Amino acid sequence: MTLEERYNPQSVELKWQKYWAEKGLYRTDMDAAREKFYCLEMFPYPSGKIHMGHVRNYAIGDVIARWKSMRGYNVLHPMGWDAFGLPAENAAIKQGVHPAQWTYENIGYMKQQLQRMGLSYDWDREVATCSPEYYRWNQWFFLKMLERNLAYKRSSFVNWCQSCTTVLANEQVINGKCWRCDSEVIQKELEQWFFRITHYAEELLEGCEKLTGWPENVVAMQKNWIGKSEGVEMDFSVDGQEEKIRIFTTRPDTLWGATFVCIAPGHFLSEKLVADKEKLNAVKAKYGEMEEKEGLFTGHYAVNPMNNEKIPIYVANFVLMEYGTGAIMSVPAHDQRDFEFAKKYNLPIRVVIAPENDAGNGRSGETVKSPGLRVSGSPGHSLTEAYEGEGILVNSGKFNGMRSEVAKKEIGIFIEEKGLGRRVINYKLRDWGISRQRYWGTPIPVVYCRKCGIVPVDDKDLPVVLPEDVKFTGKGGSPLLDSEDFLRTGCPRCGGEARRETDTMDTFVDSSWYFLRYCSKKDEDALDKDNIAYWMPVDQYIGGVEHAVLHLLYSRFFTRVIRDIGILDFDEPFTNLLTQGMVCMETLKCPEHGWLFPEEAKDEKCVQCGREIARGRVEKMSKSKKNVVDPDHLIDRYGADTSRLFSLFAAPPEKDLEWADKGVEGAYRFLNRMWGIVYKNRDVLRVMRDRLEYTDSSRVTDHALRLLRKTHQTIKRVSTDIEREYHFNTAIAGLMELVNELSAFQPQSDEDRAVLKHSIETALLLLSPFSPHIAEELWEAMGNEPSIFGQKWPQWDEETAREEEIELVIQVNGKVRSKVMVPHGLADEEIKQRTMNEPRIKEILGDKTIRKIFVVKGKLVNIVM
RNA sequence: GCCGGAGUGGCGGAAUUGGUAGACGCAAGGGACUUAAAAUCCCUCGGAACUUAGUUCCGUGACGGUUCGAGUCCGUCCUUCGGCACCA
Repeated sequence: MTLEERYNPQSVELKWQKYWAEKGLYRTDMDAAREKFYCLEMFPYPSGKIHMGHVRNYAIGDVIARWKSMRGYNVLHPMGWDAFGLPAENAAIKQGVHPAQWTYENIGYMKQQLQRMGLSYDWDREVATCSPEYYRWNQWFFLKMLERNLAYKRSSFVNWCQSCTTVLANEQVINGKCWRCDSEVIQKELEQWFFRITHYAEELLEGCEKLTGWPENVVAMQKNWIGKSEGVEMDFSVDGQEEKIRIFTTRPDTLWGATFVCIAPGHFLSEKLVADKEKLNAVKAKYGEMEEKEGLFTGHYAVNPMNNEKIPIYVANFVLMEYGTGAIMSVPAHDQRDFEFAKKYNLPIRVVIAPENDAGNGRSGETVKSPGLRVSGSPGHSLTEAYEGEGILVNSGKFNGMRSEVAKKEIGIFIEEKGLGRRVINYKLRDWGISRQRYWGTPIPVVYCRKCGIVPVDDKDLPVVLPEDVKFTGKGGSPLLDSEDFLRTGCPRCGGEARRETDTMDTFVDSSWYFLRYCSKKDEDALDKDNIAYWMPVDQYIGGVEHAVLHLLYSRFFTRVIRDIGILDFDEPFTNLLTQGMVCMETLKCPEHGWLFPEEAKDEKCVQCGREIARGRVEKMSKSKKNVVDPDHLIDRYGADTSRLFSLFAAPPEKDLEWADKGVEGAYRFLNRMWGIVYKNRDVLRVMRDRLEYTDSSRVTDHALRLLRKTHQTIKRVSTDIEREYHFNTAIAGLMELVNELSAFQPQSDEDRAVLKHSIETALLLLSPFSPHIAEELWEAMGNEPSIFGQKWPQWDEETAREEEIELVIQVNGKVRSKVMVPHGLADEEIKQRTMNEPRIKEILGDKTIRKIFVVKGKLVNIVM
């Protein structure tokens, strides 16, 4: 074939995309003889177009997949669509398009965009979670979980987004706002379906220890979210009544400092103990508000079982009903919240923990009545805040003098022995509310029968398919409520009339197991055990850190549920996780027109009004701030290879990437140089038949030997940089160095030409995972059979890669004073000798005494005077 | 407040276990080619000083410490970005 003089990314890329598709190069099959590698990128929501975050995410994944494949692994690299969700339904309301049509059109466009990027996906395994073939398995899992009591329905206060008119899970509320539309979330009481994720709380927490291939911050966030705490539960009886208040505390060591008890407004006793319902309702109304602590004295007293002291009972807005027992003992001296409350309501504050260095200074910790907070024994010393640290117990009966860490355990044991309470473990993690009052999701497969109550749909009747003939009015309430055909059904148990559940599932259910679906092809059994056993777990998962809790926690939960159902036999779905940084860009603002797209600014001026623009902070690319680059434009202009290369070169994958148009030009220049080298040498290269035998290097010039050495050094560098933490940016920098040497190289002999050919071919192999099309094109242009991806990853030879001489750095008292070239493997004595013979060093040393000489082999000498 | 990152030239970023700070790229400046421009190629490029072929000093957020030697380890602090936040 003939090679064009000029690099034309468009024609090259389309040519090879077609070739790869026709040959089915990325189709994968199970092969027990080969070691597998499952490389997965988080699948996208089909919003319409891909953005630069996707480009980066998929470029990273593609390099890993192609690289592992060239290293001999049987690589699974699938892609699909997280296709259920609100935007489709909102589009239906606004534009009158059916969500299915809207979604599938978006998928069509985005798929073409991904193909244009030259990604090595096995499209035979593509999934769209909105297809009944997919979501029937959501329903199947639901039924299995119902059987195992892992799915249940209950009434509860839920997070309700008024704009999306649906419920949100705790994980989906961000600073009191909806994670999707950012509008205020209110509390509403509703009947909801839940998944009992708390059943696995301990296991999910313990499993964190096994996540050694995950970023530490993500593991920390998971642990934090599960939020385990150990403490005791014990009953405080209500004075003069039968009732008891069960409290939970992690600080049993402060029990003697409890000066009042608080119960949540929703606590069952609050109604019983408070006579004035109006006042109670006022506190209830303030529940969950963080600005100010509000309380109401019930008029009743509780008895502290440790010292039989009577302490007042309050209803307090800051006490959570959902955590612990909904009631607490308050120790204002040692808990900041209780302290603030005590201050406001003039309650006593009693010190029972003395900071260790203060212990024994006579502070008795006696009760102080006034809110002036004077602690007796230290005149003028008044508490301004609670002391929450560790210390020595005071004023705590027989536990006085004990260290608080010890006392926590001892008092816990004491309480159990006396039958006053028990040691318990609490988690912040709540059950996962999955009901959504929207149309575009998986129907929950149960029916309501007048006789039988809630009845699950039979397995054989799955999937429960979404009806198509529904109206999207946007008036709130699920559109499913209007579909008579859908609603009316028979009871699977008694055959009588029944009504279908109209709630659909949270879309996070869909993404909690999609990685298992990919293990089998479209026409195969969705949960084929052999396929799953072969491919799972995912060896490398790549996605944004925004899913650090939500999706990743749900997936870990689902994996355990499916394990317990008996379909798989491992615990963790993702062995290694890479959370890529955000793609950021500078924001531009016009004083008149507000945020500007990059193309709306020319020469620091707004193209509309000519006013001077302000350059703002570098922020995550977002449509609202208009600091975006359209991947379509980018690929039209530079091609996929350049776009991929730059997004990998500009920063290591886990760090944020600052987009710079000029940087893209640099990547483009580099590929042009590569092209130019092959073009310049095209005739020579095609003639050369085979590679040089390195054993006979006598006729190779020094110049060529250096190139050969550099080539092997580069193989080593690129390989180890990819291997070690996927540092593609330094790998590419290494490749650039090699290409710089290649452009300068002038072959003098046939042997030189053989070296050149070997070196160029190596460069192309090393480049191929990053910029696959150009590598493929130039590989072919050199007279090789396609595809380059059928080739093995090159191996370096240590001997060839080694420098003949090393540059020895000579330091005097730790400062670099000279450098000399020395051969390899000199003995320390010899090195010292040569160092001393350096004129420059002689000059510096003069006749001063040398105290010591440090030699770092192959690198450096430090003379200490 | 708690937990976790990060701070290195004009900029993005290198520096594998404590051993030459600034690889590679961008921008900038100078030169070659060209009628000219673009493209391409070559050179310079942390700061300061001096007796300027070179040499010395300073320099990795700040201040201390350990060490023959610290961007890297330890301590204290500052700034900044994420996450969690009345979870008892």
